[in-house]
Amino acid sequence: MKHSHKATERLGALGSILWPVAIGAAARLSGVSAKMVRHYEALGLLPPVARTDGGYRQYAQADVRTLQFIKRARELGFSMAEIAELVDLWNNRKRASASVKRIAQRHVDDLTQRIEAMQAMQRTLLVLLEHCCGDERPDCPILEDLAGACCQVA
Amino acid sequence: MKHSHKATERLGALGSILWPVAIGAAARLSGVSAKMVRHYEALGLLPPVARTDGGYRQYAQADVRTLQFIKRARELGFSMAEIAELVDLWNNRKRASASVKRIAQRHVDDLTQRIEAMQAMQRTLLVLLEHCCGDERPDCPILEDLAGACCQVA
DNA sequence: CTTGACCTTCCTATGATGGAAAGGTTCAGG
DNA sequence: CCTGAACCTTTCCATCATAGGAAGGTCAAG
Repeated sequence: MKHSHKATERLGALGSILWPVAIGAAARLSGVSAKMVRHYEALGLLPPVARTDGGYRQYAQADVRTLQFIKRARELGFSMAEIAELVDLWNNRKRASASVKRIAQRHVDDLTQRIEAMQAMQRTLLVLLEHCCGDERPDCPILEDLAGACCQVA
Repeated sequence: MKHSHKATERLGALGSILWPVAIGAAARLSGVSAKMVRHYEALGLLPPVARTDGGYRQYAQADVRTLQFIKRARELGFSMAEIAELVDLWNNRKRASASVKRIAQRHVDDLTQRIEAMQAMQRTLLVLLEHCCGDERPDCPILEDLAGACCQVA
């Protein structure tokens, strides 16, 4: 029954935990690796946390919530720079939701561009795949396209 | 009229050029930066080219064609590792087109996965954007989502 | 006090690309 | 033949988010 709190960690319910916790527990609770927790701190995304006499980092509940925030933002594809802005806005009660919306809109536009670029690649590749019989003969329209889509010179 | 050959470089017609050429010309002819030409050589994608007494690289027409091949493959999103395989197959007359097709199919599958992941992010973000009024008030469903999609504890 | 789990910092790598520094080569014009 | 500009060489560093390892220190249960 020892370590029973570890069993309930990660359940999303941050109650019934002895705060503060060390980096490993904070990592488990947030779903972020300990490695990245330190990295986020170095980036200034997370305020420098308290330390024990031995130098161990000590995370309070608010820190773990910030980590969860960062994790969710990463899952939505925001860059670290964007997340830094979002965390600042999140911590700023005087924020304008327009600021948040602008960041999100920029990110969506970025995603749109990247998706379109990849879809263009995919369309081309699918056409080439259709025309490649894929047997043991060497002739291959895929290689022919790569070797010079336009003007095959000598 | 000097350097008149430079004017016709990049026209795709590789005739009427004095071979071999230096790395700058090879770069212009292939659309690959000189930087990356050296990098591709270091990766073994390009066979080590001839050198002048002074150490300058000398590119033959076939080398430039390989560079164009690599460039086109990059435009279609293939990784350097995949391109290495493709170049090998291209240079191998005993290849089976099935090998080429397999690589291309794997790449398409990879693209599909990545596109779907990005579209999932986009769908979520678009819903959040819809619900954010984007004015000067601080309340923002985007931040609320990031702060804990499921169970907002205390 | 020992042991094992945990933590610390620092260094390295990924993949494709760009940038800069410090120095050597080539070649056309004088 | 010499000079200067354009070009080339290698080497190191940076990007972005993430992961791995090494060497060593700390914590807590037994």
